[in-house]
Amino acid sequence: MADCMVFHTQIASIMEVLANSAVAEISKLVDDDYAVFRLEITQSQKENRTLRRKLQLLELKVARERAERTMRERYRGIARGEGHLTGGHRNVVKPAGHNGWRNDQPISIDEGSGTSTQHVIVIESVDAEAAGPGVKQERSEGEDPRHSRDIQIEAAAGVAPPVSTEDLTAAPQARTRCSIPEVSGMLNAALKSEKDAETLTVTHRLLHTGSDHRSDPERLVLGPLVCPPAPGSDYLPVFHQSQRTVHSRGDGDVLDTGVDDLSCSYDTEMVPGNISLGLETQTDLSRGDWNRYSSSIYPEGCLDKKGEVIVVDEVTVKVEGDAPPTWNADSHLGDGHSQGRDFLDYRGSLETNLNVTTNSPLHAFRDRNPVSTSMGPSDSHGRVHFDQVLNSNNRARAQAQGGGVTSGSSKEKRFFCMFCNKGFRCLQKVEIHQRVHTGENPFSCTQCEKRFSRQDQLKMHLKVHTGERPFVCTHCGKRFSERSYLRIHQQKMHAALV
DNA sequence: CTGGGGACGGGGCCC
DNA sequence: CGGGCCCCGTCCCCA
Repeated sequence: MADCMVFHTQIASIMEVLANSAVAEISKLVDDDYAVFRLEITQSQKENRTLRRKLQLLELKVARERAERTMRERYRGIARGEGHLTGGHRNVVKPAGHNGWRNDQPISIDEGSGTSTQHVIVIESVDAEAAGPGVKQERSEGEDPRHSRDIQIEAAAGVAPPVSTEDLTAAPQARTRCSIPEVSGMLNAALKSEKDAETLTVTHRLLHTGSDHRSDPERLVLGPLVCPPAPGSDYLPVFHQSQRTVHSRGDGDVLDTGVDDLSCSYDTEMVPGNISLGLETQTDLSRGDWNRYSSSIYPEGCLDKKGEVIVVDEVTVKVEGDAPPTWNADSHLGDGHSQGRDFLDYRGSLETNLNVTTNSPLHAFRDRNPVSTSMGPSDSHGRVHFDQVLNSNNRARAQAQGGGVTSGSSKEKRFFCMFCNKGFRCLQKVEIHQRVHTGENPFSCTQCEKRFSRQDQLKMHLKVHTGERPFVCTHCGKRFSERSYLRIHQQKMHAALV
């Protein structure tokens, strides 16, 4: 019996040893395989990045060539005094002499091909003195910590205009300055940093206008320009984006910064009677656009900003100005009619408010987990939603400032669009609303290339593809995809019967 | 000119 | 309070 027990004990110990060894072996195999897979994944990611960079470089080259060509053509046109109309704009007519923009000539780049472009257009702001009393040169003296980043805008009131240095095409007009971004260099820098420390330096170029933007018509009278605009002269608000560092994601994949894919076309064609600012912010996330003129909400009283840096490619232009980069409540956009049918309207509004200065909303960002659902924002490549970041930051900031955002009743509109000052009760609402201004359309249709700023809009749009028409007219049997269509239809039928 | 359809923005409700 | 969803109104395009 004792022998039997000993035998069993020995068997058990042997089994245990065998089991342990098996586990160890399996673990080793798993570890080895994991290491191999990890290596392969890493290599694949590196290859992807390399290819992406090459693609971006190519796109940048194309964009730059196009920009140069466009600018040359434009200047030719201007030299000939040709008007250049880029399609009608329905809501703004700007008197010929009322030029609030600096008369630098913008660069118009066709984004139709979807190639990445970087447009850096520096528009010199009107001299304060020349602007006359109608132009209010405001500037907050206190530095808003929100804008203490390396973003500085300046309305050049008597200050040397922002110098967009490199690749400056000689402009035929005095005080006309155009800058085609030296994208390649910037990209290289970015790539280098990316390689070095998995960090990507991104230069955002969102050109901001440089001065006051009141809609007051008096403000539009900015005094004589040094160079009167030709009929086809172009004026452009100088947006800018700031340089920022993007850290790689934890999975080893670097954020697709789209550093070269700033498909922002700041095409401004300002023609008296037919104004199209052409400020296209194509936030094609799928192409890695970083030029999203992202916005931020702000609690009241946080509009001031001082000293921004206009980043012109690798050239950071720091200008000192007096105009506050603020969207004022009484601006054109703030009249509660920011219906903003599309961004063109916004452009028009910008043009109406010739002295527009915007807050640079690109303050910070965070990485964000990709959303892979078709209904989700199409930032499935790790793009960044600046607006959300900004809003988050602003909210935190506001709270830190004494609960400005959080105070008040729930019915109170405590979140304000930084573009039009429109108030919203909910943070998300203002985030969505600001897409009206930013042009951000994070929701893309999987059936077509259409993009939408809101998920429900995409959902509604999908009915076009699915043919879903759940709303049926009880009288004629007609089917409609939306209830409002049915209602309108029934109203008309009722009116016809009556 | 009219109606249908699509797009889009705001507001409200519900969870 | 935020997110999702829905409704509504409006504008625009097109047949």
